[in-house]
Amino acid sequence: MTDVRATLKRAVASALERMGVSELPEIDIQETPPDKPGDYGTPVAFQLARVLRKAPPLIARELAELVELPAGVSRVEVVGGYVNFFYDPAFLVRAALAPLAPAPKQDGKVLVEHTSVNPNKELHVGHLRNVALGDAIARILDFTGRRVEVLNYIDDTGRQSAESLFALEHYGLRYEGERKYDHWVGEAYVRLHQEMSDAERRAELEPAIAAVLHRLEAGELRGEIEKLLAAQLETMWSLGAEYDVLVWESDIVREGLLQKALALLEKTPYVSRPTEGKYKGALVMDTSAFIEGMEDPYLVLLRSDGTATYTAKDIAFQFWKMGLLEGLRFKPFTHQPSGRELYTSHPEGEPMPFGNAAETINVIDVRQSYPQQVLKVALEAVGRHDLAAGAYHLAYETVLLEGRPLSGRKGHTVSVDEVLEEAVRRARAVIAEKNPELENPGEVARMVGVGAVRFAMVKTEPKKQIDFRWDQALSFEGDAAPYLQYAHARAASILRKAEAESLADEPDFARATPYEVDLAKVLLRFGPSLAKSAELKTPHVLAQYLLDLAAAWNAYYNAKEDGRPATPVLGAPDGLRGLRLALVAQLKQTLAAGLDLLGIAAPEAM
RNA sequence: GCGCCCGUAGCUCAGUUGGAUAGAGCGUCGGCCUCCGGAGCCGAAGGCCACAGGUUCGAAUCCUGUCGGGCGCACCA
Repeated sequence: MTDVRATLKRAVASALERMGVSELPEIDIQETPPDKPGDYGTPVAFQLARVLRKAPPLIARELAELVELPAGVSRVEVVGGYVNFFYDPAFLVRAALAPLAPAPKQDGKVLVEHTSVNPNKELHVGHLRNVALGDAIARILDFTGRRVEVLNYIDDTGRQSAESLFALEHYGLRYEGERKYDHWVGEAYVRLHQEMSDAERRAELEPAIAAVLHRLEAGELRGEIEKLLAAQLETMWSLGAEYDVLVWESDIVREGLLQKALALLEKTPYVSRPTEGKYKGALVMDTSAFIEGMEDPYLVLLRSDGTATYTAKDIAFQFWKMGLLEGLRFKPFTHQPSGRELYTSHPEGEPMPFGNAAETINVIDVRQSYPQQVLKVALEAVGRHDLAAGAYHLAYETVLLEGRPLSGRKGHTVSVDEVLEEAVRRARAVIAEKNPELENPGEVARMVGVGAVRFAMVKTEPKKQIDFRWDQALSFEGDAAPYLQYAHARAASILRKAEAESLADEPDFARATPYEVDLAKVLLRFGPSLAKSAELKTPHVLAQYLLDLAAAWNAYYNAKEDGRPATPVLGAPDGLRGLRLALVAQLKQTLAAGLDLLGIAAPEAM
């Protein structure tokens, strides 16, 4: 893609060098505000005022005289201290039509872990944000040239799973297939927790739960967990999320990775076994060299009874992810809806090149910030500062439901399946009302419903808490996925008509009007927005850009002069029609590509 | 108590590395299909960018403090 701003930046830099500026400042090229002259401008003269001991307008004038105008720039004008560039409209429109394609692959893998829900009950809206964020960021990084591996961690030796499986046994339940399996198991889990709210009863049940936990650790109940996992995967797939590999916690322990990780740590001066005091008999890590201001810098890795803490397992897992440990074996698990193969760690598998990434992104909510920091500490402790720097915690704030925190126990929760079902139902109703003739209403309702839900999860900055409200998340108006999808469908409709009536003709770029230029400038922001999204590791930048793009397109589409359409596409004269069709095609392609990066489908009609 | 994050229009949120007059959506009010899809568009009202200092030619953005809100500080996961 022709990067207009980068070109200007180079031109300005070279002019500044000729002006004798030895240390170049960051040169900011920005679009000029709507009522200011020019297309792009730079405030660089302000930054240089002090160094050059001259007033910004003087510097700006000198710069304007010395700068060599890049191709497409017709003239330069000084406005106050700003230097503004005027582009030839034809050049900008042509630049905006550059084809979209994924960037070529760079070296080095980035491993994205997301979802990682306990295999013990159905997904709820809190998990939604995780899946939507993780899947989107994986897609974005992939498109921007990273080699991405998507991993979903299966915590099959956790207490939650043990309780769920125990509950089935305890209540003698038999699955009849009348409900989705994960929901059915979840009900038993909730029932068990009601029974255990009585402390005495809880104590009575404890040994039996511990027994299930032991069997889980021994891998005896893997089949039971797999049944739950299969049901959960249905939900993730219906959201449009897929993975490369599943890693089971029990495999990490069974293959000895935990032991190896602890062995590595024990060789460092930070890990020790106190023989007296509070931590007598335990294996602890001193974090004080890496985290300041901790009241108690000691972190338990092995309890005094010899069992490993969750943190210890997590460290082993992180070490494996970054290639410090080997030993996991894999085999194919299942085919995903797109045809992509899903692999899983498995004791009877074989070595495969998963993991060993220089960079990891762990998508986990903000409450896990401390444990995530500990992972970096462990990497630092074994002397791998480089890996610690490459371990990124994509921390997102929690999701509220109608203004209140989610709570399974108080029944203040909604499952993802329920949300999607309702979203699709509402979308179906809107289609029945607005476009009853639509050929594939069921399929489109799914795209719109799921899209609305996913977009609601990624349009806000991850570190801000979001409130899931039915009327908002499922809104089909305003800044929501259906707004983008509608803009796309509208463009598709025009292109279909042009095709059917053979209206395509050779674009005459010289006929570009300010309307085309405005749209072209927004199209040109796709690349930078995407790059920023990838750099900051948050999809919301891209999501917000897409809203801008759709708004620019809708404004273009509806533009009027003297009450008459100012920008007809199909009815435009030869040459201009071709130009507008090309622009519409580019717009449609950009919206579709952007939506796809957020994991949202773009229907041709809706 | 210590640490991290947040505070922008009635509500929900954007706001580029510190740059030109702080922008959207929802809601309210008023307009727009003889026109390629009205899930749309145009306009109006609505702001002490929590508050107080500071740095700077320039601050919603950086620094300090205060006030409000969220979260974290287990031999739980």
